[in-house]
Amino acid sequence: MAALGVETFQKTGQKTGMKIGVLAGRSGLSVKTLRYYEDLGLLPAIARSEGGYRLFAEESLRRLEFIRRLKTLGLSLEEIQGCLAVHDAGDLPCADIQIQLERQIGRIDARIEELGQLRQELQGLLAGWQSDPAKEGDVICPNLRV
Amino acid sequence: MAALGVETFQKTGQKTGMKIGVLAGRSGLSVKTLRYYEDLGLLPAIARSEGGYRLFAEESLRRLEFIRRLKTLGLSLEEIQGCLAVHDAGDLPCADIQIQLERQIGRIDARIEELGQLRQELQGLLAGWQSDPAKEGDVICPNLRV
DNA sequence: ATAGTGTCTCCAGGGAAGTGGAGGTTCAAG
DNA sequence: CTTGAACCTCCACTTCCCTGGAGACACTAT
Repeated sequence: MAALGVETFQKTGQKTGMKIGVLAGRSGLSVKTLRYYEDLGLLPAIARSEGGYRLFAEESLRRLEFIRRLKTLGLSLEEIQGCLAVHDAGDLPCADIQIQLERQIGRIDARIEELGQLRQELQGLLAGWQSDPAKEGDVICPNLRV
Repeated sequence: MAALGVETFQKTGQKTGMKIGVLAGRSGLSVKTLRYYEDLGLLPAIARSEGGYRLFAEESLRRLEFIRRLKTLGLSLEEIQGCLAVHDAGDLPCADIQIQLERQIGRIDARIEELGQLRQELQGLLAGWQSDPAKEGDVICPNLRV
């Protein structure tokens, strides 16, 4: 690699880097998804080959792993992009990630709370449910009184 | 109104029924939403006026209340439509609603479970979080080891 | 008669995270 | 030299529940 002749390098315009299909195979993501991530700016290609093929660095795999990890933790691609931007600026994104994760816990708590209340209401309704009630005027379902 | 002559009644082709704006005002939903519901078949208009305006029965209000209620309980418009179809066939939809509500509880339980696990993982991560860790090779965030 | 609403239909978009396909290159192997 | 796979771009579509706008009628009040 480091020993490549300069002439050959220039002549073929050979550039190092994985093509998208290789990255897809190694990352487990679809080619479509990788292109989509690149469009969003999440996963910059280091270059294009002469034929216009995207070329990705080895580092892309780590980046995709990072994205995958944060995604499973419930962050949106936009939030992840924010963290990556900090990283790309040369800083450790830990502080930003921490903030996002705390926010995410907050959202989760709120959601669990909501769902719990809803669950309770549903339980209450079903507890007194009449499977075959008498029709009550114009009400659609007497159990719900609507 | 009740004293309108029959001739006038026929001549103007006057039909009873609310126009969509009235129903919107009384139900609190937007005109757009009502048209959308009608398109979906959730909320049949009883007729059209001579000018082509939708005319809705009083009953529509009860129907919208029913929809609203089931929506707040987490059912999709499609599920609600299923219940209304039973009602429209002349039956009480209680049994169908019961099934949908039970299903909904199942979905909620699964979701709460998922969220709880996620919350725990997030908490665990943040518990040992280093706000300013040392850079570790090529890892993007040492706290996540990615 | 005219202005101002209300209503109509039809088309588009939005948010999230992609997926699917058409039609056109580029590349590697036989 | 020719196939066939991989790749490119661009566009549309997915799910869900609406929302917004354009352009054209209908009605109501002055």
